[in-house]
Order: sequence, then C-alpha cells, then structure tokens
Amino acid sequence: MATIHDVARLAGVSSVTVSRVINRAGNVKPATQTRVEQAIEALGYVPSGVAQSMRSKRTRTLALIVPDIQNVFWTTVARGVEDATQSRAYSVYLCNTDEDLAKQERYLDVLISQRVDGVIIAPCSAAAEPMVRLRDRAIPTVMIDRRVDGWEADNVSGDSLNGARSLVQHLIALGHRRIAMLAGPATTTTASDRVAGYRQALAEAGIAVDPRLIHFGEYKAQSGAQMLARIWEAPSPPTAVFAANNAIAMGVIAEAGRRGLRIPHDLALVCFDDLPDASSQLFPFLTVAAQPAYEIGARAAELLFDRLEGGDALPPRRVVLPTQLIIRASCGNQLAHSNGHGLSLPLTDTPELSQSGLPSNGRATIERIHP
Amino acid sequence: MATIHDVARLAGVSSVTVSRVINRAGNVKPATQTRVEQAIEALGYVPSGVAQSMRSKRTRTLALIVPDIQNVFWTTVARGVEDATQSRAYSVYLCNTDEDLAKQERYLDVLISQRVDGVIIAPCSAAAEPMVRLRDRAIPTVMIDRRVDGWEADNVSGDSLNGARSLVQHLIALGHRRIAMLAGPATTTTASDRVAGYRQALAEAGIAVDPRLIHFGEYKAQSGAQMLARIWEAPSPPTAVFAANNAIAMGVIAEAGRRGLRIPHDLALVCFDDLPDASSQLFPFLTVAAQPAYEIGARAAELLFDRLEGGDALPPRRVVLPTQLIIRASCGNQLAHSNGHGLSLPLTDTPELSQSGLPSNGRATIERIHP
DNA sequence: TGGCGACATCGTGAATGGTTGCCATGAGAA
DNA sequence: TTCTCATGGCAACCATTCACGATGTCGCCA
Repeated sequence: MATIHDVARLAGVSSVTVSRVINRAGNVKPATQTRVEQAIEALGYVPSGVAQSMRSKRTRTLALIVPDIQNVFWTTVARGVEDATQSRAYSVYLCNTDEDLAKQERYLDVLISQRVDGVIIAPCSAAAEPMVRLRDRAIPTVMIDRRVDGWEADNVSGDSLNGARSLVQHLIALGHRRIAMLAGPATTTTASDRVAGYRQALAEAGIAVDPRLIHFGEYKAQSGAQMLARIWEAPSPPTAVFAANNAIAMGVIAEAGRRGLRIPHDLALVCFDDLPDASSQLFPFLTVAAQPAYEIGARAAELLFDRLEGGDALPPRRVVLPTQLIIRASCGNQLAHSNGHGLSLPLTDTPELSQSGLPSNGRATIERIHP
Repeated sequence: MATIHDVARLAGVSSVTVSRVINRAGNVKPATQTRVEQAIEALGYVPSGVAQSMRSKRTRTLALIVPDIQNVFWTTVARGVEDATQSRAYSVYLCNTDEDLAKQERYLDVLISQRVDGVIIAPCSAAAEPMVRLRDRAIPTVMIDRRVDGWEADNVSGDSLNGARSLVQHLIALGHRRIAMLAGPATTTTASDRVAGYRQALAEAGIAVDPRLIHFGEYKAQSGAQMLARIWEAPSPPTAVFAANNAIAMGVIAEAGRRGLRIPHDLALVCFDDLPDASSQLFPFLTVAAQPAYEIGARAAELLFDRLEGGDALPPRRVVLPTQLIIRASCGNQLAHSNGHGLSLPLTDTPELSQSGLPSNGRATIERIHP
C-alpha cells in the first residue's frame, strides 16, 4: 500500500509537503498542491490511521460493550451510538459480553491494547474491580443502563426505579396483591433498582413484601422460565409477574405455556423494555415499561465526545431518562380472580389480523387463540 | 501510559528483552524474565496494539458492514461473526449503511484508513464501482447476502432463489394465482434472485407472470406500505403478496390494516427472513422463508480467517445455505376466495395466550382479534 | 591449561508511516 | 540593504520488532 513517501517521490516533494497538503496546513504553493493531489490520486493513497494514531495518540475509535446484541434494546442503543458517531468519522468496536465477566475482561484487555479513545459500557457487574483497568488508565468511559459501585463516571440510563414502580402500580390498580418480581442478576444495578421500585410501589399501596416472591436470575429467557417454575411450585403462587426485562418475560410466557397457564387469565404479566417493533405491531400483547433505547445510546455518545474534546475537567454527569408505560393486553382489564369471572371483552365476529401499530386504546384484549 | 521502555528501565534491561518476554521468544534467563514480569505488573503495562500494527502490518481488526443493525436478520449475522471472531482476539468494527451508498463509501474510506485486516460486507449495490476500493487494495473481503457484478470474491448467502420459489409454490398450492412480488432495491442481487425464484415457481405452475404485480422498492417497512398501496390502487389486485424481506412485510401489514384488509382473509402474505424470536413465539403469524442468519455470519468469518491465514492463494468460494420454509398463519389454510367462504377453523372457546414456541403443526389458525 | 567453537543471553540500530518544531532558501517589499 | 513572508526540507518522535552483533559461559580437545 502506498505510503506518504511514495506520494512525495512521485510529486517530487518531501513527505512533509504531502502531509501539509493532506491536512490543509497551508504554506503550499497552488502548483505544488496540485502536483501532490495528482500523485495522491494516481496512487490511490490513503493515509495510514495506524501511523497517525502512533503520533497523535488518538485512534478515533470507540468501543460499545453490551450484554446481548440480539436483544432489541441493545441494538437500538447501538443504533443511537452509531448515528452519533458516524458523522465524526469515528469507528465503533462492537463487543458482546453475554453477561459473562470473563468475556468482558477479555474484551477490555483487547480494547486497552487497541488504545480506544473511549468506551461505552453496560458493565456485567456493579463490582468496581473489573472496571479498574479503565479507571486507572483514565480511559474516558460512559456507563449505560447500569452503575458501578464506587466509580462515579458519566452515566446514561433509563429510570429503572420509577419504571418498575409504575408497572407495579398498574398491576395493583388492576387488583393484584401477590405480584412476583423476577429480576436480573443481583450484581446489576438495574436489578436492584427495579426491585426497589417494586418494593416502593407495594409499600405505597400498603402491601407487605413477600420475599419469597422476589427472585434474582439472569436477563435471559431460560432464566425467566426457571424462575417462573420455581415460583409456581411454591405455595400460594402470585396472580401477576413483573419480569425485569423482555427476555425474562419471553421465558415466563414459554414456561406458562408449558404449564397450561393462560396469560392474563391465570397470570398477568408486565416487563421492562419493549419488544421488537415487529412484535408490538403484529401482536400488541405485552404491557411494558419502554426505555428510550436509542436516546440512551445517542446521549452516551454525546457525553463521551464531550469528554474527548473537553478533557477530564468536567465533573461526572448522570443522565436518567424517563420510561414510558405502554399498556397492552398482558394484564387483562382487571384481575380475573378478584371479580370472579374470566376475562373479558367479547370477541368480535371475524378474528383476523386487520389493524396494526400500537393499540390505540391500549387495552384491547388481544389474545392468542389456543390451537 | 507506560511503554515498553518504561518497563525496560524499571527491570534494568533493554526494550528488546521486554519484547522477548512478552512474546515468549525464548533466550531470556529465568531471573530476567521474572524481573521483567514484575515490572510489567507494577506498571500495568499493556503493549500498544497501534505500535504492533505499525510493525507487523496487521491490525487484528475486522469490519462488518450491514444495511440495518436493527433488523434481527443482521443482528443474528453479527452475532455469528462476533462468536467466530471473539476467540481469536480480533475486534470487529460494526458499520451500518442504511442501504445508503454514500454512507457505505464513507465507511469504506475510514476502514481503509484504519487498515482493517478484512471486511465482511453486505454491499448496498451490485455495482462493482463502490467496491473497487477494496478490490484494488486486495483487502480480504467476504460478501454476505449479496453479490457484486464482476467481482468473484468469497461469498456467503442464503438460497434466495429456492427460498422464494418455495414460498410462491406454497401460495400456489393454496390456490393463489395472482401473487404480487414486492422486492427490494433492483440494485441488489437478493432482489433479482428472489424475483427469479418467484418467476420460476409461477412458470413451473403454468401461471403467466404479470409484470404489473412485480415492484421494486427498498428493504424498509415504509417502502412495503407504499408498494402495497400502489398495487391495491391498480386494477385487479392480487390475492397474495410475497414480501422480499421482513421489513417490507411489516409495511404490508401496516398498510393492509389502514385499508381494512384482513390477512389472510383478504390477502395472504409470505416473506423472506424470519421475525425476532419474541414475535414468532408470542404470535406465530407470518409464513416465512427463514435464512440461517447466524450461520451466514459465522461462515463468513471462517472464510475470512482462512484467507487471512492461508493468503490469497485460495480461489474464491461461494457458500449458499438453504432456507427453511416456516408455515404459520398468514396464508390461512387455503385461498378464501377460491372456496367461496372465509376462513377457517372454529375458534376455541377461551381465547388466551396459552402456548408458546413455534406452532407445532405450523398451520394453527392463530389470528389477531380485531379490537 | 589454553584455545576454540557452540550456544545462551541481551543490546544496538534501523525501520514502520506520519506529523511537528525548527530552520533554510529565495523572492519581493520597504 | 534589510526585513518579511511564502515555501518546503531536516530531524526527531511515537511504540514496537527484527536483523544483527556483542558479550559471556561452558564444554571439549590438544
């Protein structure tokens, strides 16, 4: 691949002059400039970012570290980061941790070696130790979705506490009293925040918290299924379940199906994070607290660029974005057990897929027909 | 950040010796080795990948360029690439083109400047010109999902032709004769391949192709809606629609809803690419030709690594992976118009979400109730 | 015991591709 | 004649590695 010296030789100037032309540093005669530009064109020369990074100590490279690139929430975050990044000619390394601390550490090692300018990370764990690599090297870091104990860095997240609170309030308003909380890993702040919101809503309604109804698992469908099974095999099962994210909710739905439980008839269900557009459009079923995923990504990138440009002078900032309660069908209209009869609105005569988009009234009793 | 020289000074050796320790090159006295390792530890030294790239001319960096990181198909591909890549300590730049050629070019420029070792790309266009940057520089490239005219590079894709053919055969078997084809951009080979499969299925069934039923748009929901509108406003509308990808299908569903068309009663629908798990689990509605997205990504990465290791000696390889026809509810059981009465199976008495997972019989008449 | 060769150990200098501070040259103006 | 300014080159620098050379050690043989 052509180097700046090849260009210089062809144009009959020194490499310094070529550099000046490329960087529009001035002090180059128009005729010289033209000769250099022609040589660049002829050789198809593109300056080596590697060599530039070597001198400048900047790689124009960021990393986005998320637990699950296949979850809509994270792909939407990624899209937000991408858009904010693209216009500035930065490149983004995408790293997928699977909530696996070892994987996260491997990635951090590679990224530190690659000398990324900054990192946007949803840490697997709230423990500070895995993150000291970043902090000690003063690598500009924005945490998203989660916090880390003892490290006040820039942070962008959805309002887990109030989102959880409003979901549980919604269930309570429908008459539910025994509400299970199926949370993510106890090591994540999203888990503790959502449990806190859950507790707060119950407390505000004067309902005692039954610790046997609170389970910590993983943000995965399989874990959701396991937690539902465990809860269902214990005495006095709940009438409603709050799943701490969409994957857990999918596991709950699968396990409920295997157990012949009907949602919402036998069990109401709400969760954090919306489903893919395709889901909510085709079949607006799950009542959710939707986080502004795109904005979380975009804002995180903005904070990071601020820091890259403004230096470390700024104090750490924390952005908490509101969630949106989207009421759909997975809770029915009211608690089936409490009014003595099953739900709900009469079926219309011709059941067909005929309207799409988010349900206008939010409470349409759209349910799945048992095959 | 500590350099190799800092380590050398602290350990009282030269930088070459440190390098030897790091790279386990041997010829280092055990005592020296220990001193060096202690110095590395004390300084928290991590070798600069930038400097290593400078010398070695390898960056241990790949790029994945896709049209839409928010579409499940592409995130699943990305996951496949990620998994194959992760174990080899390579990093992946994720680039999102939005099917925008200008954006793709900007990315290619940045990536060439960053000196990526290889590229996995779903090219926006089948034209060779945008890709010459890659070919001329002999950057190892694997194309996925699409081909480029006049450049025989490594290629991994789903079997668009036969996938399309089987979808249309399915519609024909249900009695459909007027089937619309809503394709992607005419500049993509997936569009032409899927149209070819469509034509072939019709020809095999002795059905004349009506060119007014074939439309080329974009792989976006909005485009799907527009194409359906155009087709529906023309004389003699179709009884079935073949959407060339999941996004187009979502647009068709939205537009059908706005026009009061019921699917499958008034219009059967099939499409290429599956929907997110959350969709197909919650509401197994759309009949699709599913591509093995994960495998496409994983295989593409394998081919790329082969080339990075084996050199350019290998001839270009082309991998075409079979698609899977997943029959769900969006075509009904047979053409409503052809047997004189609307569908279909009687409703069960209690419509509830009660079973999940892909429909076991595939033909469950699961439909959405009109609110 | 001295000399020589083989090998282990480790350093010097150059090279990678680009940018920057400083200086040299020459032309034109005052 | 002196000063200024446009132009452009030299050398150093960034972090690492490679080729090569310089020691030192040890064994073997005369």
